[in-house]
Amino acid sequence: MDGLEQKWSAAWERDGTYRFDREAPRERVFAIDTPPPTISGSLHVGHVFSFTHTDLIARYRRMRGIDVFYPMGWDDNGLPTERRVQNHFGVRCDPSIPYDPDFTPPYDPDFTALARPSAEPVAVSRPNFVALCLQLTDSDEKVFEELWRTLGLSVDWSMTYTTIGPLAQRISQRAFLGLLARGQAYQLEAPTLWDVDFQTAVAQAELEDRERPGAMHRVRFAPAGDGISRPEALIETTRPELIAACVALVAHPDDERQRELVGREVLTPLFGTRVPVLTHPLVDREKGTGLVMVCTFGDLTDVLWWRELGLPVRSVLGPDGRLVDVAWGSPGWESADVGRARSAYRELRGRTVNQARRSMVELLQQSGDLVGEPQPLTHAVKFFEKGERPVEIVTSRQWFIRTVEHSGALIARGRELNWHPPYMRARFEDWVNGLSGDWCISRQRFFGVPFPVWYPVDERGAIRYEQPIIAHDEQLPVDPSTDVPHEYEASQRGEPGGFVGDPDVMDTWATSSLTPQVAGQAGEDDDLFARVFPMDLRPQAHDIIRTWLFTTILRSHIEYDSLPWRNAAISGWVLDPDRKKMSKSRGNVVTPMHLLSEHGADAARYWAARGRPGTDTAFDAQQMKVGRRLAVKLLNASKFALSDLPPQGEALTHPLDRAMIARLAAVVADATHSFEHYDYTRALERTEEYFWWYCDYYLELVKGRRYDAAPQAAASVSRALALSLSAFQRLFAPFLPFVTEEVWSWWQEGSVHRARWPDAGELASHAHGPDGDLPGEELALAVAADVLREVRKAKSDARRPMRAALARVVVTDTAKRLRALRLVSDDVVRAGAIEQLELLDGEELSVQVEFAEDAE
RNA sequence: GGGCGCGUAGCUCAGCUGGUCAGAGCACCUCGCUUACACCGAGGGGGUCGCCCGUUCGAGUCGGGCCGCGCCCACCA
Repeated sequence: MDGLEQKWSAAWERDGTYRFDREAPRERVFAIDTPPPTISGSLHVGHVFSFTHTDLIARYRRMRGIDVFYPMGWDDNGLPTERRVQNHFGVRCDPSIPYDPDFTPPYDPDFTALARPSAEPVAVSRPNFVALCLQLTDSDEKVFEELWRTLGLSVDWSMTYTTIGPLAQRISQRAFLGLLARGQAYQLEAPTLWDVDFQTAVAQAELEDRERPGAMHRVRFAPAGDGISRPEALIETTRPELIAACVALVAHPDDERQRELVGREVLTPLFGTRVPVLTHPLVDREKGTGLVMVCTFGDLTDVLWWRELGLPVRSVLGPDGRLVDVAWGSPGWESADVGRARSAYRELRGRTVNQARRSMVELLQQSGDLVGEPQPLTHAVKFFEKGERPVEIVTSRQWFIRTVEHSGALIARGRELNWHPPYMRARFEDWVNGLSGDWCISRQRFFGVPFPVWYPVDERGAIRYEQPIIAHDEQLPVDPSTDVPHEYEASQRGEPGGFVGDPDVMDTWATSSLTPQVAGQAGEDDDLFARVFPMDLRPQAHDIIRTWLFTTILRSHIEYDSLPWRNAAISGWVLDPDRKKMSKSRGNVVTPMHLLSEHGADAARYWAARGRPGTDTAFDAQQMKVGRRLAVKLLNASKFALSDLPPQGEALTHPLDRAMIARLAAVVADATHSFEHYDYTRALERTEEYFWWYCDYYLELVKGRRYDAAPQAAASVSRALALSLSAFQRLFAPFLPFVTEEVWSWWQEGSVHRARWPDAGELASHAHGPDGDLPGEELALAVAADVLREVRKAKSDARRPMRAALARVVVTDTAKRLRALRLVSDDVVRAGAIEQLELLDGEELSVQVEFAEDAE
């Protein structure tokens, strides 16, 4: 077993075994939209798991005579790479710094961060930073490729793409410009989800909830004006630091308790800002006091109320997550007591959200506006999935792709798609139904695909965002921070009457949503694209249905009015043996290379293949040992069957051989049907189950005949062994590509992975000999196996070796089963070392044995 | 709060349209170095199929209701 990975992966590369035929017509192509792994993430045993699943399907289709389009992509774009580069090289990007062609990073890459762990990061220009990103991703990609080759993925390595490469950038930018021309992309100054540490906009799809401790504060709002008798308003909030940003209070329209307040105005505590009390049906009467403070902006509901109730913006939070300076008394910041507002706000200004919250609680306690003590609670807070602090909502200019208006159509697309397993569609529909806004695709980051636009700078130096200067197609890909639009000179950058480049880059999903176009080279090689698109299969894990799967469908729907692929095969996750999700922070990650070298690629693939589509699977080294045993068994069984083979006959003359082949035909039919429905696990189970049975019973039953019997009977065994071995080797080929290729090479021409998938009908025709009585013969095989088992049991009970000879064996069974047994009794006698076999009519099977009094 | 999935031997799981379905592998125990295989082979013990109703001649298998676990989503003030 050892060394097969190196031997055969080199051979496959040399022979182009998995090369895609670019001349293949569309109907003979099976195109796979491979997930480009995030190569800055750590290699994970989950990669082995899900990529094996895809490879199983690819190998099956290829053996069905289909040309499989199976490229590999690397997702090197985006924040994970930036973060890794920062840590790895000890740098941070500062776009205001000019490019330094002689720059060398403070850390020697070969020594990683260990060289100077505590050093301050060095600021570098954007081009230098991007160069470091490219340097690092290049080495990361080599590590991944090495793993994939060792694992035996049957990808065509001549078609590799990256999500940051020129091809992806060109396609991504061209697609963006297409959306812009059709009004499907737009920019807007609007409240945006914002990560204060990365200082970038993030998308709804990149959010996750985390449970965090907090506190509920009951706060009094005084009535505005002089009406002493008017009621005061009580609200409850977890975010008192945003009271300065309060623009309204809202109650449910039917809430009797608030009836007196609604329509009046109240004053914010400390700041004395007049805010109206309004109604909105979304308010939950049961929650808190039934009265909610609306701030610009505390959460997404605030945004909704702000929009629907036509409220003003009063923003206190800066992009760095600190409270900005506010000119109390100026328009929009009117106060009943400007001096008091100023002195209160002085305690908050420049503070982080958490600091400001603590200060605010003290201030409210001093002023008496806090009712009772803050009540500690644990609540879910939204985080950017890669972030450290809760997301905030700040107003900024961002690019969006229209999403919400396509919701209905996207649901319909989801129903058009074949989901494997089918219930995964529910997650997609949940997500589409829950969309709360269009997709924000701009990020205030550096390592990504830039927006291919510039903006004119008018004579007064103002940037005219509403009149973007569009890059010409032949310029793509462009980097507007260094490239110059056609109508301008480089010297005009940033000058009045000149231009500026759009400073942002696209969300990584804005490019990843185009993987079918990138892999198929849309707009670059239209002949290729027409042969592969729409693709056949999108394999991916269930956690990125809302991102990758959703956005890919959206882009394809808008651009081509079609699905990007016909099938989506959803993999589960790998859990650790305690059923916890594996993660670096838990320290429960198993590194895949170690796994492959310890157990072998076939064994690891076996374990992966036992994970059904969509099902989370616990990591289980024991299963890999089982897989290795299966591989070894196939090796040994093949060795037995193929060594010193008597001459093959043309036909299967022996009933036992025919029956075995008939069963095999049924297994082939089952495995084929399962694979057609993406149920590779079932295909493996059925094949494996029958293969062990075949080794334990059939091979034992025919062993004697193969060595000793008359030429014609032996010729039938030879023929049966050749047929069955060939079929087993091909059935196992998708799962155990290395060992099957090895055993195939012993006696066949070419690669097993280019061999034709076994045909159930053809096998069955071998089983129907001229005088074949199929039902009777299949029963014969079953009864023979039963008798053999009973004989073994008797020997085991008597603590005798299996080779111990039996002087006399009496088999009692029904007449029908005995009739069947007679057809094959010669093999049973040899396999059991039986000297005299007697058959006795009875009700059910029972076997009596007498041991021969031999030399023992 | 809504949705989805899962609860079958100590462990990991098969059981497709209801009637040899009570199974497999691992683990455990016993035996056996038999000319494919000791990286092995043969045999064995072990479960009221989460709980309660119902449909049916008959239910792990269908319907309803609970309980537990996991995941996804949510307008979490």
